[in-house]
Amino acid sequence: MHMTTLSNLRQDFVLHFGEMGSRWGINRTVGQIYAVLFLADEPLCADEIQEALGVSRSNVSMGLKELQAWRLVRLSHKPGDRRDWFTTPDDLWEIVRILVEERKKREIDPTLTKLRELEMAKPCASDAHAHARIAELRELIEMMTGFYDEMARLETERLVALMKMGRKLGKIVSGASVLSLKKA
Amino acid sequence: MHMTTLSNLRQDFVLHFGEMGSRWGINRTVGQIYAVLFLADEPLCADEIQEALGVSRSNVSMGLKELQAWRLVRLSHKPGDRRDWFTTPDDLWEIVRILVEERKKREIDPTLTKLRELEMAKPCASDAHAHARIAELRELIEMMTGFYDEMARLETERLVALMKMGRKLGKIVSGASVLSLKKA
DNA sequence: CATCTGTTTCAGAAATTTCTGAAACGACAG
DNA sequence: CTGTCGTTTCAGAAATTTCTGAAACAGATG
Repeated sequence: MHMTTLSNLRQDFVLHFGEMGSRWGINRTVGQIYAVLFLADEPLCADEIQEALGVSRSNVSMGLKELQAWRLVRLSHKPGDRRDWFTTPDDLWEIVRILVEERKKREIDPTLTKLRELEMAKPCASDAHAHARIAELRELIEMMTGFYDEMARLETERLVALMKMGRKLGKIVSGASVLSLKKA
Repeated sequence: MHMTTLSNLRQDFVLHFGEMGSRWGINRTVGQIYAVLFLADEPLCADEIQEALGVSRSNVSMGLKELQAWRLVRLSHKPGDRRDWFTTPDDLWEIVRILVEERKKREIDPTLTKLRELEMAKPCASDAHAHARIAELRELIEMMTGFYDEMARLETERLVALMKMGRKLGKIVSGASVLSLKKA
C-alpha cells in the first residue's frame, strides 16, 4: 500500500470505506475505490486509482466494473485521450436512490419472487403454519416495497421535506388516516 | 445434507435463505438456521436444527449464537428439560424493527462516527473539496437516521397506516409543510 | 499491418471465511 | 464425587472469495 497521492484525510476515509466494505456487501478494494472517487475533485482514471491504493491494475479494473454494475460510478472521456475517466454522481440523493434500488434488487426481489412461488404450491396439511408464515412475510415485504416505491417517486425536495418532518410524522397518522387531520 | 424432517416447502424456503444469506451479510448456515426457525410451529432445540440441516453441531451452535447477537432468535426452556429451545419472534414487525436497527448499528453508525471524527480534523488547503463532501455525506446520513428514528417511534399500527398511505404521501409534502394541508 | 496505449480476462496464488470433530466446560442428579 | 446431558470453544481442514501478473483483446495511428 502506497497511497502516495492521498492526504491524511482522504487516506483515513478510504481505509474506513475499505473496512466497511465487507459489511456493505462489497469487498475492501471496491469500497476503497469508491471512497477515492467519492472524494475526488475531478474524474480519475484507473491508473490514478491504482497509484492511490497500491493494488493491482486488474483488481482496480474489476472493482470499477463492479461499481459500474451497481451504477455507483460513471464513465466519461476527455478529448484526445483514450482513457476512461471515472466519477461518482455529485448529487448525494441520487447515490442514495441508486443504492437503495440496487440493494432492493439484489436482497429483496429474489426473495419476494421465491415467496410467491412457494405460495403457489399446494401445501400439504402439515405445512399449514409454514404456509401462513410465508404469506405473512410476503405481505409485509410487499407493503414495505410499496412504501419504498412511493417515496422513490417523490422529487428530492419533497423527500427532504418529508424526512425533516420529525415529530409531525406521528401526527399525520395519529388518527387513522390523514383525512381526519384534514377535518380537524 | 439430510433434511429428513423438512417438507418440500420448508426445504425450498430454507435453501433460498441459505443462498441469500451471503447477500444479507450472514452466512449460508446462519440463513438456513433462521429459516428453519422462522417456519417452525414451535420452539426447536439445537439438535433438531442440526438434524434438519445436516450440518455439524458446533456450526449450529455458532449460528445460533450469531442470531442471538442479532436479536433475531429467542431462547426459552421447558420444565424439566435442560436444553435451550429457540424461536423467532411471532410478530414480523418486531423482526423488521430489530433487523433495521441492527443493520444501522453495524453498517451506518460506525461510518457516522468516522465522518464526524474526520470533520474535526483541520483540513489542509487541498482537502477543501473532500472536507465539504464528507460534511455533506454526514448531513445526509443524519437526516436519514433522524427520519428512521421518527418512524421507529411509531406504534406498529401507525407505521402500517403510514406505509399504506400510498399516493397520499406525496400530497402531504406537496405544499411545503403539513400545515398548509391542515388549513386547506 | 505493425505498434502503441489502454482495458479486460483468466488461471492460479493468497487471504479470508466457514465448518468440523474433539475436547473443555457447566450444571445437575444420584 | 462421579456420571450424564447438554452447550461452547477452538485449532485445523475445507471452501469460498479476493487478488495478482501475464496474456488476450480493442481500437487508433503512422
